[in-house]
Parts: sequence; structure tokens; C-alpha cells
Amino acid sequence: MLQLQYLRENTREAIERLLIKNVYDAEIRVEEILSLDNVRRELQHKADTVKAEANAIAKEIGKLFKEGKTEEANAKKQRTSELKATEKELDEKLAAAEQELNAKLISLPNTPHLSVPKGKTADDNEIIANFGEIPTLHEGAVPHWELCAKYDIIDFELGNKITGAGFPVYKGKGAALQRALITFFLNSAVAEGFLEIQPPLMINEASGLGTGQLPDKEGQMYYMPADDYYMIPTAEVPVTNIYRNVIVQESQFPIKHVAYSACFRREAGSYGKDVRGLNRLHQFDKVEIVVIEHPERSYAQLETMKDYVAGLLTNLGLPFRIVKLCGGDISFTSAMTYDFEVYSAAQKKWLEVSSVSNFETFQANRMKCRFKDKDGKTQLVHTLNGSALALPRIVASILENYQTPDGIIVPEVLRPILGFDKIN
RNA sequence: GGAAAGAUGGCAGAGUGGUCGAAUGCGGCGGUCUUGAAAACCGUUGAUCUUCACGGGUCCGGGGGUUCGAAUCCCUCUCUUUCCGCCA
Repeated sequence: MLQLQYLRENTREAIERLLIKNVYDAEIRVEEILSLDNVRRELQHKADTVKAEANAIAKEIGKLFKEGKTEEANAKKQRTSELKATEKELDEKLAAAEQELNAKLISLPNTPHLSVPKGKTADDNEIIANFGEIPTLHEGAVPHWELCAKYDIIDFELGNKITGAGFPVYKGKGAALQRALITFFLNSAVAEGFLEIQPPLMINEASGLGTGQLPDKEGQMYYMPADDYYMIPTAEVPVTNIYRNVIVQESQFPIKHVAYSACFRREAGSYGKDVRGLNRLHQFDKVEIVVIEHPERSYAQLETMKDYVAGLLTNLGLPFRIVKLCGGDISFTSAMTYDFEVYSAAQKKWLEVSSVSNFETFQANRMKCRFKDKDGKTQLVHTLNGSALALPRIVASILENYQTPDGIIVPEVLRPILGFDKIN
């Protein structure tokens, strides 16, 4: 949710930024919000004045009763009952105005950073860096789903039987590979100063609202009606919500957390392409980094996080590129996002394995996560997060890129954890 | 699932109809003292809306009600704790 004060004081800039996200009617929507805000403030002022008078009279009445001047006191009651009627009317109008304002405000997406490229689709994203060599595979190299079956390490059919499509069963060295990657990612983050968190895998409604999954992305989460809980689509939700309704100390910045969790996504509506094998699942594993940062340092922090994720992929020896998302491809809540795409040699495709974003105050405003600045004023924090990393597509590209005629070579960094160097 | 108790400021914890945004303690911040620190002492310290400002409004788990007036009384919801039951 954008801040009213920002819209009020930087109207032109806000509109310009929203236009990057192709909010073509940004000007009208912002104007509507600002005029509603004026109405709201006017009503607030009126209501406050009436209440002030009523409060004063109530105090006088109390005094009169104490002094035994019952008649005088009763006479004063007349005026208050009059005031009460206007008060009620104004309160109702005020509540309605606030509700309408809030609804309009919450439906407005975050303002992209001014450096975010304009564009409509993923084709307009800006490739900012390429790393690693794309391997030349041997004759007869196959996509990962065939490798999974060949070495019996990930069983999609069995998952279908137990649950349904998108819930694979990892077996033997496949299961060990998952465990090793999670360990590698967590250890790396902890070495970088991230505090490891093991969060709940289900969240309540307030948490969903805090990070922006609710109300708009409701259909993407698994929901448990018996208890009114949602399965988390990412550890970002429970971890960021640690700071919901919290005023942090400025000295705590940057607050850096890392969490491994299973993630659950219904992926409603994304049928068809790119769903084979590990490319799109309903349950998958991910290690997520979450940072709460001072507004002045959030973009420097975003670069640090980007470099950190790049380091992980380099250590795994995977060819990848970093993409700065254009306005059309960036998410509703994000102000700037870098995507990491790994080249999967057998599918001959770039697979998105990580998304690192700065949300500025957008989540913080919903969550009411603030800090006290040097002048003692409360200000909203900036929140950032990134996958570091999501497992399925990493596994897919490891399997595909490291395949040889007699087995899959295990990336060096994982060998000490796994205790073997080849899947065959 | 059954029974009981409870929800107050960063934390602990008073307050049962009027001057209570709320005692007190701890913590935080500032100061005195000290070579420095600790201790002690003094002062200060909730959030939010509105206003250029003075000021005013709202908030004692959420919502509703009674009353001239509610942290305090009533209704309702949610959550927590304890005991019993069940159980990894």
C-alpha cells in the first residue's frame, strides 16, 4: 500500500512511476484518492470539533453533580444529546470515506523505481549480466524428467498417486540432493550474517494481508477452512510478518533473516506450457532471504543481495544471467526486481530460479513496521527479499547441465555434504 | 473436545463509572558524579489522525451497546493461560 503522504507531496513523481507499471489511468486514480483524502480530512475536523464540545460539557456535568447542582447538570444534558446525533452522523460519514479511500489505495500497485525499464512483457526485461559457460552436452543428452526416471531419483507418477500432479516424490540420491542444497544455501546465508529462522508453514489472514498475498492473490494459496489458515506460498510471508506491528530500533538495521521452507502454490490458471518435470510444482522447497533495512540504504542492500545470489549460482557452477524486470513484468508489490535465470542445457531454456526485490515501504505500510529516526519520528522501514534459492529448477539445471553418458556429476560444493560425487 | 481464569504502554503490573492516556517497577534516552565504567541520584520516555502553529480527536484484544460521561457496566467475537481428555 502506498503512503498517502507520498502521494500528496510527490503527486507527479508517483504518477510517473505508476506509468512505468502501465497503470495507464494512474493520474485519474491518484487524483481520486487525493480528493477523497480531502473529504476525509474535512469530516475528521468536523467530527473532532463536535466531540471536543461534548467532552467539555460532560466534564462540567460531572463537576456540577459533585457540587450537588443536579438541576443545572440535567439542563446541560440536553445539549449533549443534540451533539451526540451529529457526532454519530459524522462518524458514519467519516468511516465510509475512510473505507472508500482505503479500498482505492490498496488496489494501487507499488511505484516502480524510476530506473525500472518501461515495457509490457518479459521480452522487455533488461539483461544486465551473464555468468558462466553454457556446457556442450554429449550426444543423447535428455531433459531432467527423463534423467529423474532413468536414475529413479524423483518420481512424478508416485506423487500423482499419493497426492496429485505437482507433488513429486524424491528418492535416494534425489532426496539427498534436496537436503544437500538446502544445507548449502542455509550455511552460506548464515556465514553472510543472516539469522536462520524456521517459520510456521501455515499463516493466518492478517499475515497474508501484511505481505500482500491477500486479498488479491487469494486463489494462489491453499486454504484450510476448518481453522481459517493458509499454506505459505513462500517463507517470505511468515518471516516478514515477524515484524508486523513492530517498531524496530534504528541500530538493528539491517535485519537479515534466512529461512528454509516448503512452499505451496495452487498455480491456478497456469496450465499448458513449461509445466513438465520440475519446472512448475504445487509443493517445492526454497531458501528465502528477508531483509528489513533503512530507507536510505535499501537500494544498496538490493545490490548486495543480488551479488550474494549470484555468488551461490557461481559456486554451483551453473550458467546464468541476471535480468532487471521491466514495469510490465514486475510484481504488484515490488518497486524493483532482479530475476536470476539459469540455462538448462537439455531443455535449451532459461529457467527463473530467483527473484530479488525491494518493496520499499509498500509491505511495511500494510504491516505497520516502523522505526524511530534520529529526530524521534516514526517512519516506515523498507523490506526486501529474495530466493536464495528455489530448489526445483536448480535441481533441473544441475541434472541437465552436469549429465554425462555414465551419470550426473555432483557440483563440487555439494560433495562434502552429500558424501558422493555422482548420481548413477 | 470439557472446565476455569484472563487480555492494560517495550516488558512486568495497578486501576472496577467523572480531573485516567492511565500508578508503580524494569527497560530505553539525557544528565550529575567518575580517569573510564558500574552503582547511586536527578530528569525524561506510548501510538495515531488533524493543524503552519496553539490546540483538538481517537486508542486499555476486535466489534456493538448502556450513560451527560466507560479501561471500569452489558452483549458478542477472537486469542491466551491453566486443569482434564486425546496425542506426535
